[in-house]
This record gives sequence, C-alpha cells and structure tokens, in this order.
Amino acid sequence: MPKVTENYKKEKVDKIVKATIEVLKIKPLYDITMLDIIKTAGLSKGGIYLYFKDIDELLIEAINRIGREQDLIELSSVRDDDRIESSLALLFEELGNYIDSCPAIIGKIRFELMTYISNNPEKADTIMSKLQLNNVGAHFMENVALLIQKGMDQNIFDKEIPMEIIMNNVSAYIDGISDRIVSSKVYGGKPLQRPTREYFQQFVHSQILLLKNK
Amino acid sequence: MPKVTENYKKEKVDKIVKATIEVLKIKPLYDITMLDIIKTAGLSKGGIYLYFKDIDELLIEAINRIGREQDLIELSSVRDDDRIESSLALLFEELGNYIDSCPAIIGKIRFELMTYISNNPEKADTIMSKLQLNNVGAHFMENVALLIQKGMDQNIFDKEIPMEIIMNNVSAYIDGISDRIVSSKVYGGKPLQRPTREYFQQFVHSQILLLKNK
Amino acid sequence: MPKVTENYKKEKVDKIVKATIEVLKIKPLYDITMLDIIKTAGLSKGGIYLYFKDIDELLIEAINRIGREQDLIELSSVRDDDRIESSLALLFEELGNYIDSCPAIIGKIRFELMTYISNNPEKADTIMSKLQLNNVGAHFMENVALLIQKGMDQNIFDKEIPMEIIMNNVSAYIDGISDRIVSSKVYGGKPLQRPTREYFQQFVHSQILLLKNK
Amino acid sequence: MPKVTENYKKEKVDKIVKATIEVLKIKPLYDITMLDIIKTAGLSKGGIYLYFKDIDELLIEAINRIGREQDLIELSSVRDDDRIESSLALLFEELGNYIDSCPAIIGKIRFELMTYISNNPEKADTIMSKLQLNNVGAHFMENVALLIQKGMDQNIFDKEIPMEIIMNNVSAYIDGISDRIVSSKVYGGKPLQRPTREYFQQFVHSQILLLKNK
DNA sequence: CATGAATGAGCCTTCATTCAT
DNA sequence: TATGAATGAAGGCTCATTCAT
Repeated sequence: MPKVTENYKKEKVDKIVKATIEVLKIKPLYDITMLDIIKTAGLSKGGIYLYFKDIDELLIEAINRIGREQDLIELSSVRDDDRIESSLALLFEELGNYIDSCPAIIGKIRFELMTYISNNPEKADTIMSKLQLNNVGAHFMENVALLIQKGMDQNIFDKEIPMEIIMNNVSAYIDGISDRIVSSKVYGGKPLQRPTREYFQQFVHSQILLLKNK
Repeated sequence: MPKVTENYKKEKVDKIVKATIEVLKIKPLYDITMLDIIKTAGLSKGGIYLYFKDIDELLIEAINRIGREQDLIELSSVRDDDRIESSLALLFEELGNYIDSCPAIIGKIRFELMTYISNNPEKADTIMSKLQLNNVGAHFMENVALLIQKGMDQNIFDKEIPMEIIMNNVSAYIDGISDRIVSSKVYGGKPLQRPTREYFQQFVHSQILLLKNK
Repeated sequence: MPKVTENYKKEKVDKIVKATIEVLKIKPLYDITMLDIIKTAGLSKGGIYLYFKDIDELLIEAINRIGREQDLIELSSVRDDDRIESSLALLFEELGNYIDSCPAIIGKIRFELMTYISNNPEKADTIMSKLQLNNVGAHFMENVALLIQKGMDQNIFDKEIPMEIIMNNVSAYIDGISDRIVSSKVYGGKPLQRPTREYFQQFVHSQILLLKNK
Repeated sequence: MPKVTENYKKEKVDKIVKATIEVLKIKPLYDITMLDIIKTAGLSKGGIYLYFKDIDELLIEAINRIGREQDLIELSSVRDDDRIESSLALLFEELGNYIDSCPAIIGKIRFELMTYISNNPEKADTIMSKLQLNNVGAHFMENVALLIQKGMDQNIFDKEIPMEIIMNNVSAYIDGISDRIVSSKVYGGKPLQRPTREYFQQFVHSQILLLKNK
C-alpha cells in the first residue's frame, strides 16, 4: 500500500490508541502486552511499530488521550462577586457530577500508574513528564484554595487552622471518594448508594463552611 | 508421628510466608517471582510447591498474614461513661498514631491488590473472600458509628444527615489520607508535613463535632 | 525512448551504490540494513528492489565499485633502465604513500568481506568472482616480482631462495601492515607511530635488498 | 533432575562450550544465535541460561577455551648461553610449526572479533577484558625483542634502525602470514604451498639476521 | 520429602521483502 | 515507475512449573 492520505495514518493511529484503551479497560497496565493490543487492533506483529516506537510510547499516548478527552469537561470558574459559601458549594457540586460522569478507566489508570512507575523507576521521569493527567483536579483545588483564603481574609472562616492542613484534608477526602468510585466501577467493589454530589454536600457543609468563625 | 510432621510443615509454611512478606515489602505485587521468594526463603525451586500449589495461593496467604498480624494492635474501646466529643477525638488520635506507626506494607498491599485482582477476575472471589485486611479499620469505623449514633440520639448531633453519608465520608477521608501516606512511604511521593494526628484533629473538629445541633 | 530510460536507470543505480558506499564507511558490513541505505539514498523502501534484487546484490556491487575506483590511482611503472635497487625502494615508497592515502574503507571491506562470505558459503563464488579488489596490489606485486627476478638473473640477488617464498613473504608483510592501518583507522586500534613509508624502508632494505649475493 | 554431581554440571558446560565452538567454526561470530548453539548442544531454549547468563558470556567462554587449549603449546624459552642467531631461527621455526598446527578457528576468531567488537563498542571493554587470547604471540614477541636488543647491545645487529620499526615489521609480517593461513583454512583461499616454517626461515634470515652490522 | 535441571510458552522488537495502490 | 504500509520470521531472554533422581 503506497502513499496514503494523512487521514489514513491518523485513523490508523486512532484505531490503535482506541484498541489500547480497550485493553486498558480490561487489563492492568503492567500486564498489557503488545500482542493484546495487536490482536485488539487487528494488526500484524510488526505493523504496530510503524505507528509507535515502543509499548511505552503507545501506553502513554493512550493514557494521555483518556486524560485529554476528560479535560474537555470544564469546571466553572469562580467569579469575584459570588458569595463564598455558595461558590464553594457549587464547585463541589460540579466536581461531584464530574466524577460521576468520569469513565471508570480514568481512575483505574490513576491507580495503576503509581505501581507501574514504582516498578520501573528508571522510566518514571520519561513517562511522568509525558503524561498530562489530572488537570481538572488541579483547577478545582486552586479554586477551592482561593475561596478559602478569601473567606479567611474576610474573617468568614477561622484563621487559626493552617491552610496546608485544610487543603490536604480536602484533597485526601476527594481522593478517597474517587478511589471508592473506581473501586466499585472497575474492580467490582460495593458502589456508593447516592450520587457523589450528595456526599460532597455533606462534606462541604460541615467540613468547610463550618470553618466559620464561631 | 503425625504431630511432629504437622509441626514441621507449619514451620516450613511459616518460613515461606515470612519470606514472601519480605519480598512484598520491596517489590510490587505483580512483579514478584517465585525466584524472589525462593531466594529469600532459602528454598529449592521445587520445594515451594510442596506447600503451596501455585504462586497465587502463596501471595494470598502472605497478604492475609499481614492483615492478621496487624490486627494484634488494638484501639481502645469506647466506654459508656466517656463524653462523646472527647471519645471521638481520642479515637481519631489513636487512629492517626496507628497509621503513622503502620508498616508501609499494609497500605502498599491494599493499593496493589486491587489491580492484581482485576487481572484475574476469576480469582477475585477466592482471593477476596480469603482476604481479611482492614480489621482495625472495621473496628474503628464501628466505634465511630456508635458514637455518632449516640450523639444523634442524645440530640448532640444533627439528626438530619443520613448516617450512611457521614460514615462513608469519614472512611473515604481516612482512605485518602492513608493512600497519601502509602504514596510517600512506598512510592516516593511527597510526604505529609505533620503527623497524621494533626490532620485528623482538624477533620474531626470541623467535620464531625460540628455536626452539633446549632 | 529506450536510451533516456537506460540513462535514468544508470543514474539511479549510481545513486544507490554511492549511498551504499557511504554506509559501508560507517557500519560493519554485516550490520548494514536496507533502511540504512534507503535513508542515505533518499529512496523509498520498495524502490530499491527495482534496481537490485536483494541486499546482497547491492552490497557486492558497492564493494566492486570501491575496488574499481581505487584502481584509478596508478603506481609508476618500472622502467628498464632504472637501477634495480632504487626501483624497488621507489616502488615501496610509493606503495607506502598510497596506503597512507587510501580511504579507510578499502581495508575495512577487505577485512569484513571475508567473514561475510563465510556466512553465505553458497554465495562465495558469486561474490568472489565478481569482486575485483586489490588491483593496485596486483600491479605492485607484479613489478616487485619483475625486479627481483631481474636482480636474480643479473646475479645481484641470491638465486637460491625460491621466488614463491619471497613473493609470499612480501605480500604477507604488506597485508600485515595494511591490516594494522585498517585496525587503527577503522576499528580504533593503536595507530602506527610513523608514516607507512618508513616501515617499508626498513623492510625493503633488510628483506629484499639484502637478498644480495654475499 | 535433582542435585547433580559437580561433574554433571561441568560436563554440561563443557558440552555447551563445545557446541558453541562447533558453531563458531561454521558461522561468523556476529551471526551466531542462541538457537544455533541450543540446537547443536541439544538443549531447550531456556536450558542454556542455566549455565550461561547471556550469549556474550557464552561466546567469550568459548573463545577463551579455544585460546586456552592452544596455549598449552609452549614455545621454548630463550636461554642465555644460546647464540643469538640460532635462537632467533629456532624461535621462528617453532612459531611456524605452531601456526601450522593451530586449528583454523583460532585465526577465524581473531579475525571476526575485531569487526564484532567494532559493532558493539559498548561491549568492547567487557568483552576484551574477559578475553585471554594471544598469549603465545605475546610470549613470542617478547623473546624476539629480547634477542634483537641483545644482538644490538653486542654490536651483532645494526643499532641504527629503531627497535619500534623492527618489532612492528616482524609482527605485521607474522599477522600477514597468519591471515593467509586463516584465509585458506577457513575461508577457502589459496593455501600456502609449503609449511609456514619455510617462509619464516627466509624472513628471519634476510629480515632479521641481516640486520647484522655490515 | 527435597532438589534443581529442564521445559517451553511468551515477551518485545527488528528487518528484508512483498504488493496494493 | 514509485511508494511505503504491511507482514511474519527470527532473535535474546524470563519464569512458573514439572519431574527424575
């Protein structure tokens, strides 16, 4: 097959990446072989190397693709004139909805990547620098920090608790909830009984809003 | 002389399991080979199969052993005459200390197990039903639930928030903090800046004690 | 318009062969891949097969080309009226200079070809019969033989030593020196400390001129 | 197969090394695959790795074995009271006989090693430091140098020619002769018509002994 | 019971060559 | 004539497991 449209190539890459994502859904990262992908994509053993230099490059691309698609979902940004409390509540509500709408694979990857990298520490830099995950989360945490700081400045929230502790607790809690969801969606764990939003509501009310100065 | 033989066997199994735990501490679950264990245990390649039918059986046993040994550490139980608020605070303090003192491997296993199982979904039942991790956690959660319920009954806490949501948030938060610690102890992540206890203090005060009826 | 086509083909072949020679200069014969050549020649993967049936055919052609081009350099021929001793000395001096000025690739090929052929003994005849290296050497040896014979006829040299032995020793020595130079130019060996000419001087004086009847 | 005599293992290693040498005889170094050796030795794919960690280790061992076996042949050492001329002649005679008796493979290896290493420069140090070839040659050259120096000191030989040039010419010549023999024994070249000794005789007489002060 | 030699499926990757376009 | 995508054999090596002793 000779010179082929740019599109053909793109579609081929697309097909391979999609196949890789399919495999990622049903196998743990570390256990994925080229053959898995080759079979799923319907390629010949050598063919895949026309599009990806090695298995790492392919996995990274697939993971990034997953991340990139997810990041299309944007959280609303905080506006200055909003009330702090309602802004916080909204932010968490959106995050809750976002997490619920997230494909299971997102969390699966986040989960598996850690062990994968720890096993190949020499690859850690290469892989990590090429991965572009977690933008939504970063954006969310920034906004939360902003709002809490503002609340403290305005004496709405208690100034005595160190910011670092609060932010850490917030993100630990979110991680915990996320893992729970991954666990149920991907690994057959017991599912949450309500939409994530509702758990967040309780959290934001007692945990954050009640930081209020008494 | 069956008794002697029985004993001999037990000791042998014990030695193997202990070796496996040593390996678990330094390698990711999925990367452990029979040779790792054999070398650590000072066994012969064939010998291990006299005591364990395959590598899975051995890993499961080792993981369970870790869980069981951990449970020897007991949290103090709640006594009836203690004040609810201080009991809760104490419980969390103990848990914080417990987590800090926990061997990294506990969390490491919890983390890696999930992906391991997903790889052998057919084994999930066998493994999971045999796995008995997290008993400390279970005991802790029971006591927390007890105290909160009691607080609600005594109208100290707000009755309107469903128990299920609260307990879920509590355990999600604890999981999140635990993962963070595992991540730093085992996988080279950024460590928490303070003892776990301090994060818990903030959490228990705002999240739980402020459930108080206003 | 067969002529134009004929010419076009020739130029194409020429381009490919030249590219192959470039590759030969920097890679061991056995390690050269079609891709190396294709890239150097700026060709398409399939295109090369329009001009050469396989990689062997191409390599042979390239090696022959090297040999042919080298032969353009001419050693001065011996003239009848020259004195035998000074003719011999001159011949060797020229050869020394020639060897020093020789592109490293000549020796490299001589070296690598032997092993390459031994790998495809069935191709040995085809390749060897097509290979025309060493014409300079042949010409040189002829002249040396001529001069020595002449010297013997004139009773200047010792007649008792068989010509065959002398010529063999001369060419063995030259091969040895050549290999040494290849070894240093191409394979990173320790270089000779002086120009080749000086080693030859010593050789020709003691080895050949002293064949003189005592 | 359980615990096995030390001898069994030795014999196995021996068998493998011998198989490797067989392969070395008929294939160029760079083209030898584990499968070649495995088949020749009648092993299973994995079995060979019980005895050799990788193909390099095995090849090195085989090459060293060849060298070691060869080195059992000792050249006589020069004694102080011998006449210089006859000592030199004897030395060369012995070397000639040695070379003739040398298995073809010795030279083949010497030949192929150079290109092999040049292709894997990163392996050069590892391999070379582990190779123990050429002891006979080294010993020979030492003795020749000794004798010539002695001859110069005693004004038997011409002092004006730098030792470095002489020694270089001697060893270049020997290399050239050796290659010729390899070429005929291994690569199908035209064989020498006489025992090597005779060529050496001519060389030593004209080239070295005639260093004599005239 | 114990040993450890042996097996062979499986992994990633390269490359000469073919062939549809 | 030209292209370059596709193929698949082959290469080095690892590892769980078996089984003769």
